[in-house]
Amino acid sequence: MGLDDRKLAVLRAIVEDYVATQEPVGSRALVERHQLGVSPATVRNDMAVLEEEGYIRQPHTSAGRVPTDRGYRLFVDRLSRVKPLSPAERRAIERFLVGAVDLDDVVHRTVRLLAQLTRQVAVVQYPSLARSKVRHLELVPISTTRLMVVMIADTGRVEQRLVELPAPIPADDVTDLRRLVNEKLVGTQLAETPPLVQALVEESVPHLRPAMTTLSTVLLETLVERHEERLALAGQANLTRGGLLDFQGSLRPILEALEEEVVLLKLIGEAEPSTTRVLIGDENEVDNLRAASVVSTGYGPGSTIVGGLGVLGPTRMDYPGNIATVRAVARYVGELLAQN
Amino acid sequence: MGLDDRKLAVLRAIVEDYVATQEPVGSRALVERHQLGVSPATVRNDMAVLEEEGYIRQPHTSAGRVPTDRGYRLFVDRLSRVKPLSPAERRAIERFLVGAVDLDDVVHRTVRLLAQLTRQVAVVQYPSLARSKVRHLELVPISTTRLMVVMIADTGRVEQRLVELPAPIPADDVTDLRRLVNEKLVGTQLAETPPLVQALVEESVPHLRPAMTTLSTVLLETLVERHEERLALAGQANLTRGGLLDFQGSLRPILEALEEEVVLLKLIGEAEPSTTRVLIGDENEVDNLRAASVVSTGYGPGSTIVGGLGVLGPTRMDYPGNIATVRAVARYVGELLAQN
DNA sequence: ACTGGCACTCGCTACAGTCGAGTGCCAGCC
DNA sequence: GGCTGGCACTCGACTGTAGCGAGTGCCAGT
Repeated sequence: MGLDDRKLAVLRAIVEDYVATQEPVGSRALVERHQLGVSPATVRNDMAVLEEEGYIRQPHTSAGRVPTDRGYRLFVDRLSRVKPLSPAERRAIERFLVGAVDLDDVVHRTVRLLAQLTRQVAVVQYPSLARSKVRHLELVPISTTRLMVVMIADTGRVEQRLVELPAPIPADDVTDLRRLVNEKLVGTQLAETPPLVQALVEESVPHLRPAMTTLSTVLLETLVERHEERLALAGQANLTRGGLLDFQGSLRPILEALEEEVVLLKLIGEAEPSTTRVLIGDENEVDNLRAASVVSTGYGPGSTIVGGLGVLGPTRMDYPGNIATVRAVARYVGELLAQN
Repeated sequence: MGLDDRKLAVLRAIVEDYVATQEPVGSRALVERHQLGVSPATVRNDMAVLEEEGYIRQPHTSAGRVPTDRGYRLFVDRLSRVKPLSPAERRAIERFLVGAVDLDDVVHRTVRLLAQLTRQVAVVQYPSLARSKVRHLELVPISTTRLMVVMIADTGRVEQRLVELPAPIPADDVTDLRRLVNEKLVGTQLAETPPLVQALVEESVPHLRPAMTTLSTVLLETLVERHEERLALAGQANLTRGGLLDFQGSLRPILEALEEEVVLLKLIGEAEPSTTRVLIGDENEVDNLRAASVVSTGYGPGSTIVGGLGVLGPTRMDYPGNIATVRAVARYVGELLAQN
């Protein structure tokens, strides 16, 4: 177990070199490129220990060493400092995000930006409805039996849904309905809406009852239960860098996983406040992503978290750099949202 | 130039076998698997002619023949009949699309369905705003200086955008604005809105003028000019079938092209009424897609076209099958929209 | 106009041999 | 005890050669 400082330095050097060159790294190359102050033979002994402990492995005899998932984990936890962003990167972030007119716009720009800066696949979750408050509910009559419900959340998110009413409804009643739902629901957290919606039905005057019932069903269905969470994706072409050496030769499982919104949400959605989460290879619960790593964090105005964002790439990725970028982007997005 | 019936039959056989097996097809295999009624030697002579004319080629001297883009073109134009869908497929389509509650829902289900049936990458364009009419414009006051503009199109599409007003505006004025824009714009084709919006500003009473000006800018910007067109994508994992033999070994360019919305819109958006368009390899103007084929068509309620949909895959694809599927799906979606 | 036969091409596979990067181990040194 | 230089060993990558077989092009014959 005893990993002295030099062994750790060796591991760090291996990870850095391997990430940079994509090739197994040998003892000679190591001492040449890093100031370890010892000979290759010594490094070999250290490597033997590191291998025994499961931090590195040899793809085959007579090859250099490659970090294992466990090795990356140790590297991330104890051996790397978050790389400060270059001024160029900071500028890129600002330039990219300034001028966004819309939540949609913000999300799209963000995901593209992340993909571009990290050269990985980027994922951005829209502000979670569950964590949003209702700012306004608008009912727009489309015909006498059809209503468009538009919900505007305080995060800027807008959801709409068509409602088919059981019977024609006069304009005045629509006004009443609008007033009622707004009185009750504006300002409430969406996660706690269900009982309130229920109450709305029960308290409503008889002639509004049928319409309100339908309306409440739709509200519950669409806004709370169903495709509640959305996300944006970019940079899938980045998966092909590294010439199929990453991902053990097949992009298939990765691409499949990326099409499953549920999977992605799990990956980046479970953000604890102000932590950056790093999932390395096997730590990932999704089988298809066993060859991939994910760096994610939460974002939101101020210190609250309304959604997650992150990047996905090969386990052989630049963790310090990506962590820094993900954090920085999340912070900027948060500021942007706060201005609203 | 003279391609007699048998030569055409040989070409058809080559295309069919190659699509099925993914391997260059030789003269012996051909006569064994098809009732051509002649010997391999004769087929060879025919092949020589077909090669000279540029319909097939040999990957290398002692290999079988493979269709060229030109060969596929001839096959699609003259040698194949559209395959009728199997009852199972029809049922799949119906089952998949029934129960869609929303335009978003319809589009998402459609794109997944297409990807699943054809086992290719599927693209569905949202009903084009340019081809939609305004059904309703809603202005929702968010604060005294902020307005949410919601536009509902007759195709079911809903777009919204936040407007920052130059000065606070009283609730009554919002009502006036709402009335004005609706009076002028409801029922008009979006493509022809700009002059009308212009007129709105000029005709409006002085105290509404500033607000109306800002509003009109946003209307023009967002609803007409900018990200006007949206689309949905699915089935990218299907690109990895055929083990990298298709696409000459690199998915890179394809994935890149798929991230460019503009490119995709060009591909599937330029739909002429009721035609199914097939673009084969080189015919494609996008360099990145020189190794791919696209089958696309327009869809819409009744005989009008409001958007395009299609699939993208290797030139070596099942054209008759995919054409049939794309058409069928487009027809079903059209019917679905017509019910609105 | 079609066919059978035949020589030829050339990619694929297997096999052997060489090279070299990299290791593990050991004896010696500080 | 920890570090080092030296050395034998392993094994993948690469090269060259040879045999095979699928497939072709051509030609003479029907």
